[in-house]
Amino acid sequence: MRLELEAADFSLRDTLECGQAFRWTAKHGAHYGFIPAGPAIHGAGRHNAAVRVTQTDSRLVVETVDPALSAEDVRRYFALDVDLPAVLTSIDVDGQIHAAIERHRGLRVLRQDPWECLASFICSSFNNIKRIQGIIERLSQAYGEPAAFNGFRGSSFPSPGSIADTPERRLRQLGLGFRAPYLRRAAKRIADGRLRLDHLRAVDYASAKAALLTCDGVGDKVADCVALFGLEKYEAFPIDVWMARAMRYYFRRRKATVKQMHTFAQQQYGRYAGYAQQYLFHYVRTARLQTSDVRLQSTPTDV
DNA sequence: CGCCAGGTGCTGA
DNA sequence: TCAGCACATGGC
Repeated sequence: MRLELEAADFSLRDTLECGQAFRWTAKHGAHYGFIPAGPAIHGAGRHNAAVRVTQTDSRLVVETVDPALSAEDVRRYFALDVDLPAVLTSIDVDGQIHAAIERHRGLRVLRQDPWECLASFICSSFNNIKRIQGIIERLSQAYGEPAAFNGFRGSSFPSPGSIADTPERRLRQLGLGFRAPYLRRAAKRIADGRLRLDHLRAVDYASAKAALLTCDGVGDKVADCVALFGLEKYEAFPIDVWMARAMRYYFRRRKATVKQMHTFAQQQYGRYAGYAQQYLFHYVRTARLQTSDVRLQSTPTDV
């Protein structure tokens, strides 16, 4: 099956490679991965449809053999219904964010499955992206459902129940380290209904974050990532080492606490601060990785 | 080898 | 509140 849809103001590459999702692989000019399809099933995450995605100009092509995947699922996952030009205009308020937008225009904040998002970011703490990807891949291979497609082999993300039933030592073997008990406990809470992620999309940011923070191994940063990438809380502004680095641009010398940085972000970028965060995150990371291709500005400038 | 990685929980001022 | 510290693991 082939779904083709209009996707203006969209960069598939920036969206999938900016670090918000860990399970996409680029191969032969296409991106292979999974897109949530159909209704949310409590305690099981959503059904995952294996797909091959390509973009030419403003058209997005999604190929799949999964009949459950609809064009609406795709639009929703890639947030194509969001008025991106308006969002970018609202956050384009200083020199640094302006440069980030110029470089990565078309990056959209995905609407990921909240459970996969929570599990992934529990794995992310005190860890690097390469290794996070490896852990998640091994988890999926071990406990997800295999799906082959056009020479691509992958597995869907495991359900909370299957992780909850996995011994801690087994999770450690997969590379979880000290995060193993955190992931297992979170999975148990979701599987037995003590934590209803499906309810958190409907409540406000503060309430959703407070609920997420009740999980062991979930702190300020992970809760913000889940709120932003999985629960559509666009004011969430996750602050990690890279963002703290980016924030030095605004705080020049002065040492700022996370709380101060959050306050600043809220005042600077407003209700789409999360979009600003992801543009800045991708910008400073790629700038650093490319070693001096881009020279980060050291002085704030207004636009 | 040492350093670092999309942090968090715990402890003691 | 906030600083200081331990924490598993592997890529570089």
